[in-house]
Amino acid sequence: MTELEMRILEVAEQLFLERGFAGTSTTDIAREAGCNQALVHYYYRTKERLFAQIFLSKVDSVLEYIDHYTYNGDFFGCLRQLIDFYFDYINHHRRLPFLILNELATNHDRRLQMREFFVENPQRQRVYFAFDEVVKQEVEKGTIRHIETFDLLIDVVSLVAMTFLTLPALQDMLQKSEPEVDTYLNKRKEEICLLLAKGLSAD
Amino acid sequence: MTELEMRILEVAEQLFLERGFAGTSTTDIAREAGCNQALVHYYYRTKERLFAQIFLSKVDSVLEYIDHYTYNGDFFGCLRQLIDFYFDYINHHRRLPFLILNELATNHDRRLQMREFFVENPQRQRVYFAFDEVVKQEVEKGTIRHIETFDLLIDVVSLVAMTFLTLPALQDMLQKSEPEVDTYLNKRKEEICLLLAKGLSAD
DNA sequence: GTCTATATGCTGATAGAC
DNA sequence: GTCTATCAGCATATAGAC
Repeated sequence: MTELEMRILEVAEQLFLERGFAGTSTTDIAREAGCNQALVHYYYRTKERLFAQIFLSKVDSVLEYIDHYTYNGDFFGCLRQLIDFYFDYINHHRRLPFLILNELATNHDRRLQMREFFVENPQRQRVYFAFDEVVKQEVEKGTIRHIETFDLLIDVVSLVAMTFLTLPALQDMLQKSEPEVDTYLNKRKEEICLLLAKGLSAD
Repeated sequence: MTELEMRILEVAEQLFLERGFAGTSTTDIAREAGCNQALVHYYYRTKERLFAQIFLSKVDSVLEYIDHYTYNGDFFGCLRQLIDFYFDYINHHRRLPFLILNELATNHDRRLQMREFFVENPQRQRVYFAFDEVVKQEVEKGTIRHIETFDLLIDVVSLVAMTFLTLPALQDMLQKSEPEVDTYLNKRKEEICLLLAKGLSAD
């Protein structure tokens, strides 16, 4: 991979995150990378292929990141740690949730692509089933109330992701400054942890 | 307002919901409405003005809908009822959450527009402060744990909206059929109510 | 009000010289 | 590999006849 080829990839990633797929033209990417538009197509053939490569690798990085937690017997401690990690990671990639959600919500082909790459991936399946086992055992032991693993994950992802999906609205509509946003995010993380800790506890 | 002018508005609403702002051309709208493209611009001047009118009225309808709940002294009963209503409303307008979120997340001008229309609207402010009073009193009484009204609302909206934002992904990636989706949505609503009931309860 | 025709601009993709 | 030039298509918006 040539230096220019890499620069195009990096620039494209940045622009796709900032402006989305439709909002980014191959001309923009070329200008920012310091070459002409034909070269973008020379290396990646189509805008769609360039985007798909970037998109799948970003989703992969999120999943990788989450997979790297190990269970030590303390369910709520681990959940707290997982949320801490996940929250901080997204905080450093604030546009990522919308990029992913946009594809999930509007792009049928991408959903099929993601099914192939992630749902049907044996490695990912193993991680999911391992977590599923943990949840089932904790329910059995009475550490947490009865809940399906899938619901638990959706609850966590909903609360964390939506915090960042609505962040631009918070800034513009309630006119929060950057330091206020930081305070808000910390409070929000605590609220999410508390809601889940209480909401999942056994009766 | 002529009959055609209304038909254009209705068709545009449907198409914007299905395909979003960028994905809908004024030519599409004209074809579907049974007229030529120039007429769309004759009545609404620009695509942006047509979209803004539809968008603001849809957001207004959601807020109106939610405002129509009355407090009867039973906080958790009312919350349950509110979620029931809200969940069912969105279930009949499944694309609405994404349409709104897309504007919130990507369109700076729209955020300012929404601030002007909804945040700075005295009627809306009254409804918010009334609800805020209820929450404060219930915290005081010990019905629910200490929580800010804003956090409470974000929790509810996050859990309900994200259910529908991720629905297309569920259908394609986990290959759920339409009856399975209905079952899933009912289970999901129960899970959300349970999580909030337990998660908001006093210690 | 309604139409046809068109101006103007941007897009992704490719052909072909070097 | 890198460039310039260009094609074909679609978009929004408008001018002007009726």
